[in-house]
Amino acid sequence: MPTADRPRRRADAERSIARIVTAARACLSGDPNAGLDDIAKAAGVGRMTLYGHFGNRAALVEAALADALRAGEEALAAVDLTGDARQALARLLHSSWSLVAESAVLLGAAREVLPAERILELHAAPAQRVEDLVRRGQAQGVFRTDLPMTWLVNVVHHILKGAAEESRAQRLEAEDAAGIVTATALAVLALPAPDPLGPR
Amino acid sequence: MPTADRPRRRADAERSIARIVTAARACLSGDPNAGLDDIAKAAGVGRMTLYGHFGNRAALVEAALADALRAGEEALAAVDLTGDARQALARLLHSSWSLVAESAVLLGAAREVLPAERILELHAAPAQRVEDLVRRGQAQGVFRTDLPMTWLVNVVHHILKGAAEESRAQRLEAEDAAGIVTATALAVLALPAPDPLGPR
DNA sequence: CTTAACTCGTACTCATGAGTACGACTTTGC
DNA sequence: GCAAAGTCGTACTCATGAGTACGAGTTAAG
Repeated sequence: MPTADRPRRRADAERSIARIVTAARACLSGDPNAGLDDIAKAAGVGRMTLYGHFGNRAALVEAALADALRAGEEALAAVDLTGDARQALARLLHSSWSLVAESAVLLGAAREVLPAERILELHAAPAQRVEDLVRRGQAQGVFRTDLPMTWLVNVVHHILKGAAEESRAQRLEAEDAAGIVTATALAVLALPAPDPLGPR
Repeated sequence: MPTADRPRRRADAERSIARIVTAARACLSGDPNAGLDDIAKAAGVGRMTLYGHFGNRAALVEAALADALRAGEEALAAVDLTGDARQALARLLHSSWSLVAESAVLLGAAREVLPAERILELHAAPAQRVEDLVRRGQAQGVFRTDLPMTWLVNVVHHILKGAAEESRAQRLEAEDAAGIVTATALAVLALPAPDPLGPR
């Protein structure tokens, strides 16, 4: 599973594959229904070359998603997640929100073509990182514990996705987005006010 | 714009239209790509009847969305939005979250077929209601004012959509959802802690 | 330099879903 | 009860996008 032990690939093939995957990420992040045709064109490669490497749409979409997630992992790994969990989360969001946002549409494309469990698998690593962070925040007493962990992790993702949509619709300035997303996510994770409406 | 002054419609036509719109809402809420064929079948009506009333896919999708929003308006109108804005929001979400959640997929279908502004128009009434509520909460000093109003309103919508997705993926029990959604939305709108990390 | 790997155009097949044409049958409204 | 309005099946056309077949030309690797 680490790297290739395949029957060997020539250098130009490797190059083509890289260009195709990159193009696929770009195209599918703009339109989840982009055709293989468009992707090949964007990659500057013949349609047949594409089929030579991927065989069908699902395989290509999976490769594109995997690539996006690999990039995500890289970004995550570069962030300092130690110290105060709130500050760590802020750093994490600032450095990765745009990537997640851009990939949201691609993810949508993947959902139509890949089994749900496969997508879960691919997300496992980054999701784990976020979960660990949330758990640390809870242990530090700065994140809430009254909602399910799964929700806590995923709602952050949904907020990012939402921000991406707002940004695409011009209802959010790209510059402001990172700050707003961070503020929102922190608000969700923060300890709830002891009793928001006074004792009942 | 109120009701019909049209060349007159027969009772059975009215009935057909109602069945079609209902079926369209149901089908498109399950699969945004549902075919007109499926919808006609679900409505228990011939495909030609459907075309007789709608002409094209876009018209039908628009009618379905409009119907869903009409239902939403009804639900909203039935909720008491006076008093403490937080409690009012809680009431609002409890009574309408499932409707919004179910319609999220339908909304997605509409986005592919209708101009963005048309969708905005259709949403105007319910969106205004929510905005008014948020504004009232701000005036009462219980909702934050440091983020753009548009975001505040829309992020609630995104949270509902996210919850719907989680629920569909079996990661959220349907019974728990209302409470979780409410808690999350309130957390987003609440006044942020004076300075979450102590004075800088 | 030679061969296996790779590229890629052209020209298909195939399935799907939108929308149209036509015409016979049925229901409603007055 | 009769004309207009509505229903609806069958049989199209048309566009699109996935995937296949074939074969000639190009390039990297030993």
